[in-house]
Formats: sequence, C-alpha cells, structure tokens
Amino acid sequence: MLKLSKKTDYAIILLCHLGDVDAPVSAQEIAGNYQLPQPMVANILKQLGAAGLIQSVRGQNGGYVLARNAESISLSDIISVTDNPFNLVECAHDEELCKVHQCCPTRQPLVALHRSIQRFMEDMTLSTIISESYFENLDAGKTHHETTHLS
Amino acid sequence: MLKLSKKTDYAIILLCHLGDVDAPVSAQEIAGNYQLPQPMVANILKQLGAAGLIQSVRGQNGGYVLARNAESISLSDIISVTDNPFNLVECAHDEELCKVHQCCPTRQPLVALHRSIQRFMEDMTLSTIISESYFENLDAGKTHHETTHLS
DNA sequence: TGAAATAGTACCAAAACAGTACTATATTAA
DNA sequence: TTAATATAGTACTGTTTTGGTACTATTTCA
Repeated sequence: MLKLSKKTDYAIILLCHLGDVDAPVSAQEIAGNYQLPQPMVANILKQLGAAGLIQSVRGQNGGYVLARNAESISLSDIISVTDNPFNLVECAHDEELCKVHQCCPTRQPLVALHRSIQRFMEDMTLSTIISESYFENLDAGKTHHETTHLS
Repeated sequence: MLKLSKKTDYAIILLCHLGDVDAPVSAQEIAGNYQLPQPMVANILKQLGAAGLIQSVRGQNGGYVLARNAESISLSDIISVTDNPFNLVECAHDEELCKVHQCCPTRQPLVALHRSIQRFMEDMTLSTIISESYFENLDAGKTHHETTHLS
C-alpha cells in the first residue's frame, strides 16, 4: 500500500518536537504530550538515535536532542530509518524473465515516479516541516480541522 | 511501507500488454507470456474489468481488451483499483488530539507530498508507460538489465 | 542508593499481501 | 448439442508486515 507507516508518522512528530526545544526531552514527556503510546515512542526514539538523527542523554533528566540542525534532516532521512529505505518497486518479476522476454514495461516509468518522490523527500527538511506546521497552527482555531483527512 | 503492491505492478504489465494488442487476450495467455501466476492474473483482470478499465469478452477465444484508449488511463486509475485509493497518511492521531494540543505538525507538509505524488500519477498515462517501455526495450540488449533494481 | 532515563532485545496479535480454489456462467467450434 | 475455453463471483489460506508490548540491563543524577 502506498502510504507512510505510523512509525514514520510518529517519528516526524517526535522530531518536530525536538526541533522546537533545546533541553533533552524524554520519551515519556513526548508520549504524554501527544497522547501516543509510550513504548512505541521510546522505540522510535531509540531507532532515531541509533541512526544518528538524534542524540541521547542518559540518566535522570536525560532524553533526546536533535543530533544535527533541522535544516540538515530530510524527510528521506527519517523514512529510511522508520520505514525501510524507500523502494517504490523492488523488481518483482525476477531478472531471468527480463532476459527471456522483453524487459518489463513497468521499470522505466516507475523509476521516474520513484525519483520524483525521492527528490521531493530529500528536499523536504525538518525545518521546513516545522515552519509549515507553525503556519498551520496559527489559524487552527478558525479552520477547526475539517481538512484533517487527505484526499 | 512506501511501495507499490505486486498487484499494481502486475496490473501495469497486463494493461501495457492489452494496450499493444487489438484482439482480446486471455488471462492464461498473459500469465504464460510473463510467467506470472495464472490465478493472480485472472483475478487482477477481473478487478480491472469490474472497475471499467478493461472490457471482457466471454466464451471461447474470449479475453480482455482495453475499455478506453491508453491516453485516458492514468497510473492513478490503476492504483486505485489494485491498491486502495492513494492515501499517504490517514490522520493517525485522531482529531480529538488536534483539539487538545496544537494541530499535528505532519499534516501540512505531508499533504503537499501527497498532492505532488497524486498529480504525478494522474499525469502518467498508460500510453506514456507503453511508449517509455518501448524505448527501454530497444536497447535492452545493450544495457543488460544492470539497472533493474531501484535506489 | 534509588529514581528516572536510555539500550537492547525479544515477543505477540492483528491486518495486509500474495496467491489459490471452487463453482457458475457465457461463447464458440466441432 | 456437447465439449472446450473463457470470464464472474466468491471465499479461503499461509506468510509477511505492522503496530504495539514486555523485560532486563545500564547510565546518571539527586
């Protein structure tokens, strides 16, 4: 299915939060703040830490901080941690087939789609996401969330 | 996971094939031609037929034909049949939350990504796919499929 | 020393995916 | 008219992925 996993969805929220704060933020704190399942949040933060997107501070008053500035973290970076590395199609029909018959018709155009999405996700940085969500929040009172669901 | 289902992958192949031929083509014929599982192919063709993308001809010497010309069938059309209708994110964290706290930071930028992909898939028609795959096949002998896998 | 945090790992249930099976019906050709 | 070859409809199943949990160890600070 062509959609982001919840893990990715959550990860973006977590990172946005970290991008707004300077002091280390704990998993519990974020989970409470956004009403997300605490163990899930903890797990995702662990993963993001292991991937080097955020830095951990252990011990009491510990938590996580962004490891780099928000401009240098792309949506693509995030997705490769929480989803698998992005692959629109992973040549389903094996290469043998391609040799027997003509090469599968799907590859060329789907590679184009893949690249287009890939570029978009590389250009979209965490700082962009944060600033755009800021605009969103400004008139949140007016719009009243009618547009919450996509498509 | 952000990838196309095999069903969609197959569907594109099937439709490309139908776009190249005038006479009705049977499920068995296509399955044999591309070494795809015959019942799967049959099922996908059934779905594509029910969705009105292709037309069925029953009985001996029957099969399927494109119901419209290849220019008017978009990748988006195909995906909405074989995958669910495209939804990059389906607001995970429920609306209650949005009212309590600020609206989730993910929506705005992900809607942008969603729209971008959506447009791409609407602009990409079956005829485009077929012609691009034709170029691909021309030098299939030279390239020898080293670029078969994405990313 | 105890509380609060991350680190690591392993587990589990539910959903989606990929593929199969079976029965019914339509069409054509011998 | 009958057998063969198609689609039509529906339901089933095994495997993988997803979403989420649990548990133990380790680090740090008060």
